[in-house]
Amino acid sequence: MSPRRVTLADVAKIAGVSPTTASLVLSGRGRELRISQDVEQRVLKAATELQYRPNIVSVGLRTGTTRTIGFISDTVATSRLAGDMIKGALEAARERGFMLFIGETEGDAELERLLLQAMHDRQVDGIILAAMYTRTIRVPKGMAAAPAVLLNALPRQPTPLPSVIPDEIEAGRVAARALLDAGHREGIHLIGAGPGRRNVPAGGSVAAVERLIGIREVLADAGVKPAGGHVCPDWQPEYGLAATRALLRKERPRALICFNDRVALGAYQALDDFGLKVPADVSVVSFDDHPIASWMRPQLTTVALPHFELGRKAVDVLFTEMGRDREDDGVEGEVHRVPMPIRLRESVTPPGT
Amino acid sequence: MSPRRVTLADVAKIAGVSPTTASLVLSGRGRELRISQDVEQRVLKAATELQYRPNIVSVGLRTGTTRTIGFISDTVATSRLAGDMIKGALEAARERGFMLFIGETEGDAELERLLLQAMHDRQVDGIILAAMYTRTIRVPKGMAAAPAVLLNALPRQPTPLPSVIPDEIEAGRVAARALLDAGHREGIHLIGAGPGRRNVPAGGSVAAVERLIGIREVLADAGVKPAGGHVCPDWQPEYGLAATRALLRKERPRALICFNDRVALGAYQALDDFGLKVPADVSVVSFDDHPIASWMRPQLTTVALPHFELGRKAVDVLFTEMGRDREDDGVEGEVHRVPMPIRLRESVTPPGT
DNA sequence: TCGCACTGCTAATCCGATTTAGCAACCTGA
DNA sequence: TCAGGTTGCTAAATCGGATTAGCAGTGCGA
Repeated sequence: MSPRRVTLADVAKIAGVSPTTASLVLSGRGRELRISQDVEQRVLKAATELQYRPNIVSVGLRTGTTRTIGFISDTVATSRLAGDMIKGALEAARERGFMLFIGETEGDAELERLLLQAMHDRQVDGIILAAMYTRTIRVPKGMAAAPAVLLNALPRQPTPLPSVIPDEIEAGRVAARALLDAGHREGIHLIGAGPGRRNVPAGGSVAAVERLIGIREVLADAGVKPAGGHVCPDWQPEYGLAATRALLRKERPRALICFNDRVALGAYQALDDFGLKVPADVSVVSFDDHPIASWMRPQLTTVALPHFELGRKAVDVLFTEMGRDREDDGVEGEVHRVPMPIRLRESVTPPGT
Repeated sequence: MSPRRVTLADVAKIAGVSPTTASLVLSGRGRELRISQDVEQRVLKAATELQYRPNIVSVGLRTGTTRTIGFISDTVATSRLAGDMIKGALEAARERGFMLFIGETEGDAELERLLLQAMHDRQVDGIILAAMYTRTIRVPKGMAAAPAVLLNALPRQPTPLPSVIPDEIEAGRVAARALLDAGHREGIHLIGAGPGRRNVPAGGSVAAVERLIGIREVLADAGVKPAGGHVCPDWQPEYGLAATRALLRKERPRALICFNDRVALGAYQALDDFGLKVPADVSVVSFDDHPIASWMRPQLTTVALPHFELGRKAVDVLFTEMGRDREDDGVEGEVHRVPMPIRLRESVTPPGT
C-alpha cells in the first residue's frame, strides 16, 4: 500500500509549529497574521520536502468548496461533436484547478434528479446542464441549490439561469452569404428545412428555426428567393438522400444549403446518382463541421458548431455566476451566443465553372 | 439561497435521539446494535420527512471512501467511439452509486501527473486509465496510490494492474471468416496493414498487429493466401483512398479487408473512381463500426469495437480490484478481452454475384 | 441483597483541514 | 512600576458524519 498521505499535521510537526501556523502560512495569510519570516520559511520548506498537498475532501467539508463542477448532459459523451463540449469545459475547469463530474441523463427526468442529487451530495461548486443538440429544456427543480449554467440549451420557462448557445442565426446568415458571395442567385435549394419560416422538423430544434431565419434574412436582403425547400423529419443521411433525390427528379438546382453535414452526405450521394458534380454543377454549404465534412469528396464547406468554445464559455459563465452574490435574483438569465465560424473548403464555387 | 442542507443532527433532533443512534439506524446497523423498533421507526420517519441524504464529503473524510472513480484518458472525450467508453463506464458506475471524474491528458505526461494528483487529492476510490485507441502505455508513478485499471491499453512494463482491451485477434478471425463464408478465396487484399506479419503502421497500435494475426491465421487455416497487403501510415480516409487507387491501377481485387472504417471510406471512393461496385464487384469488410459505416452506401459490414462494453467492463474490473486485499501484489495484472461483434450489412456477397 | 449480564442508548473521539479567540512575552510611555 | 499595546504564535471549535467506548437501567440467580 502507498504510504499514508502527508497531512498538514505532518508538515507542522516537521516545521516545529502548530497546525494553525502551518495552515496560515500555506494559505498565504502568514504575512497578514504576523508570522515571522523564519517560521514561514520553515513551514514552506517542510511542505515542499514532504510534497504536501491539502486534502480537498477535508477542505470541502470545512469550507464548503470542493473545486469541482458537475456536468450533466442528456447524452453528450456519445456524440463526437458534443464530446468537444466536454473537452472545452474540462480545459477551462482545469485551468482553474477544478475537476468535472460527468453525468448522462439519457433524457430521463428521474435520472436527472438522481444525478443532481448525487452531485449535490458531493458538494459541487456549480453545475452545467448541457443538451446534445441546441434546444429548449425544462429546468429541473434541484438546480437552485448551486450556481448553474445551461449549455446548448434555452430554458423553457423563465429562470435566472444564464445560458450559452451557438449563434445559429448568424450561422444561417454566413451560410447564405457564402453562396451569394460566390455569385449564386438562382436555383438555391434548402435541404432539411424551409423554404417557409414554419417549415422546420418537429422536436423544438433551435438550430432549424434560427438557421432558417438567418438564411432567409440574407437572401431576402439580396433580393434572392430560394428556389425551394425540403423539410426532413430527421437530419440523417437517408433523409438528405431522399429529399435531394425527390428534388432532382423535378429540377436541376445550382446550389444546396443543407441543414447539417449528415444531410449533406445524403445529398452528395443523390447528386452522384444523377451524375451531378459538386461543386461544378451544384455548390453545397452545410452546418456543423462534423468530422465527415472533411472526409467527403469534395470536402464540404460548412458552418461549424463551436462545441469546444461552447464548453469553455459555459465554464467561464459558471465562474462569474459562482463569484456573484446569490440572492440578487429576479434577474432574467443572460443568454450568451458563441460565434459559429465557417470552414471554407471545396464544395462551393461560382455558378457555371 | 437554498435552505441549509439537512444533516444527521437535524434528523436526530426531530427523532429525539442522539446523532449516534440516528447514524446507527440509517447505516443499517441498528438491529445489530440493539436499537429498539420504536426508535428505529422514529429515526427512519424523520429521515424520510426531512429528505435526509448523507453528505458524501463528510463521509469521505471520515471513512476515506468517496464513491467516486477517476477516469483519465489521453483524449477519449473527443472521439465518438471512445465517448461510448465513458458512457459505459458512467452507466456501470452509476448502478453502484458512483460518480466519475473525467480528465484528459492530451498525451502530456506532466498533465497526466497533475490529473492523477488532483484526483487523489479528492480521494477517488479508484482510477481508470484509458487510451483512445488500443495501444501499450507507460504506466505513470502515481498509479500505485489507489486501485486502478488500464482501459483499451496494455502496460509497457509489467505491473500488477489489470487491463481491459477489445479482443482484436478474434476480430481479425471474424472478419476473415466473413469473407471465407461468403465463398471468397482469391483476390483478397488487405488495406491498412499486411500482408506480412510485420507490415503494420508505426506507433505501436495493438489493433494493427492483432487484427492481422487473426486474419492471417484464419486465411492460412483455410489454405487461402491474401493476394496483397497495403500498409497505410495512418488509418484515415485519404490513405485508404491512395492505397486502394494504387492497388486498382495494377489489378482487380475481389474482396478488401480494410483495417478500419475510415480506411474503408477511402477505399469506397477509390472503387467508385474505377467504376467498381460494392459488393457486386468487390466485397468489403472492415473494423470499428464507426457511425459512418452505416451511412456509407452500401452499408459497411464491419467488426465493431465494443466501446460501451469496454467502459462497463473496466468499471467491473475496477470494483473487484477495489474489493481485493491490496498487498497481495507480485501478481501480474490480468488482461480482460472483450469480444468484438461483427455487424453484417451490405458490403459482402459471394464472388461473382 | 449483591454481583453480573444484558438491553438500549449516548458521549467522546476522529478524519484533515480552516478559523476564531486568546495567550504569553516583550515593549512603551506615564 | 505598571497599565496597555503589540508581536508571534497556538488551543480549541467547527464542518458532518462514523465509530468506539461506556453508561444507566433492568432482570436474574445466588
